[in-house]
Amino acid sequence: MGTKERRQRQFAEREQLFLEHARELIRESGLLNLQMSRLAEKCEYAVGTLYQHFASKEDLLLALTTAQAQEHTELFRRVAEWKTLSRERMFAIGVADKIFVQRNPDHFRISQYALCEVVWRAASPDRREDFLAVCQPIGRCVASIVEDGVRDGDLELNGVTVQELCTGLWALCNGTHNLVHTEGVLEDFAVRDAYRVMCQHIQVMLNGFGWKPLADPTDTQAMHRLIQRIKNEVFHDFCCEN
Amino acid sequence: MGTKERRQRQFAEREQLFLEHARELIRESGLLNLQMSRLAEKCEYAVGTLYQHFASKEDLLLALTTAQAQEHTELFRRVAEWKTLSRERMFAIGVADKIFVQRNPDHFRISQYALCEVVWRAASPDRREDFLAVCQPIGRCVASIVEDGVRDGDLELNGVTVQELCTGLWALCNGTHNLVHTEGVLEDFAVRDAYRVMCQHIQVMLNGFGWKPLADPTDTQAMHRLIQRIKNEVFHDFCCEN
DNA sequence: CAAGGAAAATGAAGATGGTTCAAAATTCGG
DNA sequence: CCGAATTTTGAACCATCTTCATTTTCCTTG
Repeated sequence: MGTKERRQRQFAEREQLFLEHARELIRESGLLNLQMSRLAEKCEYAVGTLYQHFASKEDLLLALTTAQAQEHTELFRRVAEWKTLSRERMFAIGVADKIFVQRNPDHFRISQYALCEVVWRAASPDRREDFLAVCQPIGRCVASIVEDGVRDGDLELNGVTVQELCTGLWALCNGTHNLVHTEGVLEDFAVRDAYRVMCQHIQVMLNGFGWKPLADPTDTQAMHRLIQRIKNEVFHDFCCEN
Repeated sequence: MGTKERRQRQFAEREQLFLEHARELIRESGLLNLQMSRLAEKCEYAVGTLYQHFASKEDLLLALTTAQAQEHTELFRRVAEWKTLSRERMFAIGVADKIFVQRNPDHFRISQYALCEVVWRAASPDRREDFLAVCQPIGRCVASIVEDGVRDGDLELNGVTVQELCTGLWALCNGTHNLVHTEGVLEDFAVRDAYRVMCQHIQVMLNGFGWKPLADPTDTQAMHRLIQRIKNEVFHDFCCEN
């Protein structure tokens, strides 16, 4: 009875198709103008079929976000498996974030919207659960690096929990994305390359935590060399250029 | 010809009324369920009148955000005028943020939504400009503290610009708000009091920048004393309790 | 291979809620 | 007190999301 499996596979494929085209539509004409009927038409299906996959438009948006979070997770997993000093590994998490956002320029706009109360609440519970499940490994990757740092004697927690430490870096990265994607905010504030700055701030914060070996804050060359090294050793297939 | 002025004043008052009631409706039944017609009814005006103030629903939401950003600015201005060590003043910015968010629990949810591409673009250009204008002093307050730190010899920039340094702390605060207000994210991550953690992270970051006098990261008592002192000396009238 | 029925796809109709605008009401100067 | 100018009104309009009765497709069975 392979019929059922085939059906399921085709169904999953079609879901990918919808997501793919949705992303394309958003790229072309903005999140604002995404319309369910247009999307269905573009995919050559009826609206009703689209609604067999997604309980609502919001549900679709959260599904989009989840799909991209999956790729995000993949980058982090690589970092966690990288064999090097714990401090460098932690810094590489920031670089992974930077690379991810640059490769998926639309992702943050979509997820920013999809994770707002309004959209989040309107998505189906299943979809929300999915999203949280996909994000979980991210937290675990980062936490494991912190634990390694402590085990290797590079870092002392001083009463801070592993999760709390992670939250700081997470907030820093997340906040940077947020500022970057809020039109008019950083432009007016004369910050040129926000992601380079983010990397510097990660170094500052890791220094603040006393995570050894400390980085020399005046040596931007060293930071760029490290970023290059990370790109070569960990993400060689993700960023040929730059 | 005082007629014109009176009209304008009444118009402005009515706008406040609309904003007030909108906030109330959101508090009662969520951003998701805010309806223009309901809002008009609650205010005992016709929908058309509401639309004389706000070009669209999105415009209203951005106006709400702007109004609250004004109060936010006020808190920051106080901090900037506080006479004390530059490092303490900078830390107080974080405390101001914490107080503001706790006093305005809905603000972040609304602004998070209003500043998303979708809503931002749908608001009127005037409204967007207003928002940016209101936010500008925030940046200036923070920047002035950094400049004071440098002048007083408490801080060396080491090639980082003032704006870049500010961006780091801003991102940290903003990111924390974001994580706190994204349902299910921090809960699963076992972070209890995210804003206490945020304050710790600010200290870590300021230490990382080498901003003197350095804080002892193991001494949480000292941090709480400082927070209390800030509440007493700067925000006495804002937070009687806690 | 035809029949029957389960499963899936369809898209027109329905529902919702934002927005407009012609008409009614109000205000104000003369 | 009049009539023009301004403001308010809310029913009608319209854009989209969503549903669901009908049609089509697909598969099993006799």
